[in-house]
Amino acid sequence: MPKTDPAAAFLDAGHDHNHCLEGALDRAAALCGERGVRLTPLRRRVLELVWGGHKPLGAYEILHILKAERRGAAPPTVYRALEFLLSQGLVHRIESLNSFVGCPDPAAPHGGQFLICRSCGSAAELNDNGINEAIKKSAARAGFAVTRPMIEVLGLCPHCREA
Amino acid sequence: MPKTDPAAAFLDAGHDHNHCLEGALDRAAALCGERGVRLTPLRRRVLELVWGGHKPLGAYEILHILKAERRGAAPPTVYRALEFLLSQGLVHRIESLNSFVGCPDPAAPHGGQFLICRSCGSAAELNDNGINEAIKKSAARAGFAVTRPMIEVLGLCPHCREA
DNA sequence: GATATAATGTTATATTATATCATTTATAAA
DNA sequence: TTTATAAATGATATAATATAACATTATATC
Repeated sequence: MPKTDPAAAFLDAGHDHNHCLEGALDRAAALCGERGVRLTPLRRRVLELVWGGHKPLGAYEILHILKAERRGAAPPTVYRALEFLLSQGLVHRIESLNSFVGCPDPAAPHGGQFLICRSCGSAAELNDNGINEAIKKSAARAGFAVTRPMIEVLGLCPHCREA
Repeated sequence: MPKTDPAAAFLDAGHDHNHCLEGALDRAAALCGERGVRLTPLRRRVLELVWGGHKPLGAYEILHILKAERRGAAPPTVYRALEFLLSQGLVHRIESLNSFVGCPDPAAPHGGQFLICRSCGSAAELNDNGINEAIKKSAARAGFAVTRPMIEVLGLCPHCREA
């Protein structure tokens, strides 16, 4: 029985990604509806591409795909769509990779916590309150008021450890 | 009595930065000596510039300064020096800012933990074991083997909170 | 339908980073 | 103390990532 829960850390290679993707797109549409913002076809398409896998995608990788399907796609085409998706919490930016990945839980705003596999490049989002608490505590000790914590952990995912 | 300990989180505006800087340079020289690697004048100068403040510096900011003092300084001049300094743990790269900051504790290899002030731009390095443990624990639960954890926390430093 | 606003198209350029090959400087061997 | 070797730097070009600015088109509101 394959895992299909997008919140699970690292998914089986054979997980039902179509389900995963459709779920993400449906949630995005619903959320944008509630919020009165427009998930236009372009934005939806970029979101779809970012959700194409669980591997973060660079802006120019997205652009390369878009160019094949839209006449005159250019960097701003992609960056503007990404800006919207980021502002709605639908995607996260992975700073250490200059790339973007879909957020499995866009309804609740949160800083990113990622486990990034240095072998296969896949990234899994965590939402571990223990980490957030440890950070807040340490920051408070320094008199620092946290706005947005960012955690990007490089390592080996379960699949690549075995291999 | 101003703080002069470079390991302290956010230093007083009036802390003795010359002392701070000289300490860092001395430690760097000693460490490179022990390790049999060469802290050349160029590398030392770049380290000095990065330690010029507690505010992360971009590669092209460094280059701008170098150009005024070395004929023909170019991007590789800076990036190669930074690469060396990074490899020796003498500086860290702040991914979310594309910039570089001196490491107060270069002897012990460690991933970076930074508190970054969104008002004044200063960055303070932490080395909080609680955070590392929380990350390792959460990663282990996902079957993920940590290579290098990276934490960059955006917020307000004590001085900017007051103001 | 007219108007205002938001989104996208288009072109240009800024910013960050690396590749490549030539030259110089430092280390080590003879 | 040359000579060979390796390491570091100089120099030029270009790749990769990101934004600015203005024109046009689509959508929402009146």
